[in-house]
Amino acid sequence: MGSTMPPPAQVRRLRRRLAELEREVAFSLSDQTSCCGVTAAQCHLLLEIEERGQSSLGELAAALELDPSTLSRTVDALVAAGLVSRAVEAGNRRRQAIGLSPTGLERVECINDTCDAYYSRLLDSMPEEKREAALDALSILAEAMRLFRKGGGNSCCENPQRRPS
Amino acid sequence: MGSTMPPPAQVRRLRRRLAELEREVAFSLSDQTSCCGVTAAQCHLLLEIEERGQSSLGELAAALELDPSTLSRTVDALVAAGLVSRAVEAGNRRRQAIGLSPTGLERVECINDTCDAYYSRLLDSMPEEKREAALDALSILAEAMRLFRKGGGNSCCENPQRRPS
DNA sequence: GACAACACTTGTGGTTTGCAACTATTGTAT
DNA sequence: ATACAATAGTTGCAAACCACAAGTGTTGTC
Repeated sequence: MGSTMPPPAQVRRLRRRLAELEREVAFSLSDQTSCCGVTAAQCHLLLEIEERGQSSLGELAAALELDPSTLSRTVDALVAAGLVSRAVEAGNRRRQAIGLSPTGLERVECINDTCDAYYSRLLDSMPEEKREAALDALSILAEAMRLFRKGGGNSCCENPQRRPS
Repeated sequence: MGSTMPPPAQVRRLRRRLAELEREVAFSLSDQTSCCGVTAAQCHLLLEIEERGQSSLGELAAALELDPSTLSRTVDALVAAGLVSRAVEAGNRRRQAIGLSPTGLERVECINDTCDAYYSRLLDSMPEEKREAALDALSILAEAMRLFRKGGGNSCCENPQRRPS
């Protein structure tokens, strides 16, 4: 725990800025992926496959923290698009080896080029001495949030009322 | 433009950390809103109404950068839930005055309490001297991305191929 | 008074997601 | 070795979220 309570104004600023950043990230992501002919979810999956190389569906689902059913369908789409290969594993016929096809690899490179160019320009537009600080801050924030999530206890106001549905 | 090109490794780190943060923000948001009986989109809208107070649908759509049709339906849901009031404006019967109902105000306060508590704990878990730096970094990043978006020119690899659909 | 512009709604379709229930395969225990 | 449990993935269903196109009123303008 820190030594001093953060002032309310600071808390509000954090909320607001995270919300802004969230929106901007979503926008840039949809820009970058849509132009490469894949949707955002497909893009995330492609990049994850590139990084892990030949994984099973369950592993990918765990890595992306998505339901296996969701991933199954996304893989379907990418297989249909010819970007991803899917084959039953040799030693375990339950599992599937999911990997990038040659076309998929090309596409991932294309996505990487686009994203790298964008974020490179972005960093370039920032004062040089602030770049590392920004990376540092992002990493600290994400890590703290991750710990909180695992630790649970994000209880809420006692308003268990649900929408009429 | 900055004076030096950012190294590729730094670019990749930025990408990765923004992706991580994006996911964490989404998680925390769904935690905080679902427990208060509203969805994420409804929550964003409620907070926006609270901030602007009595706005028209078009103004809200512009502020949230959403299509008016999307917002119209979200307002429908919130009106049905009794959180938002909707009335034709006096001087202009095309426009609608959208505001928080008493219940909606309560709910917003509840959301604010939950979020404030969460982000307060979050800040508290960070070393005190890094807090302002983190806020600074978030704001710089969001601003840079916003400028890029407006400025356009986020061209992509020339891969105009679209999915089979 | 005709017509364009505005503000919003409705119809439609697509993406993303999760839960529950199912099939098929593998491991385990009796 | 057969019965049962655990694993891996798929499919049916439902919901949230979003945008484009087309529609309905309303207001301003010529």
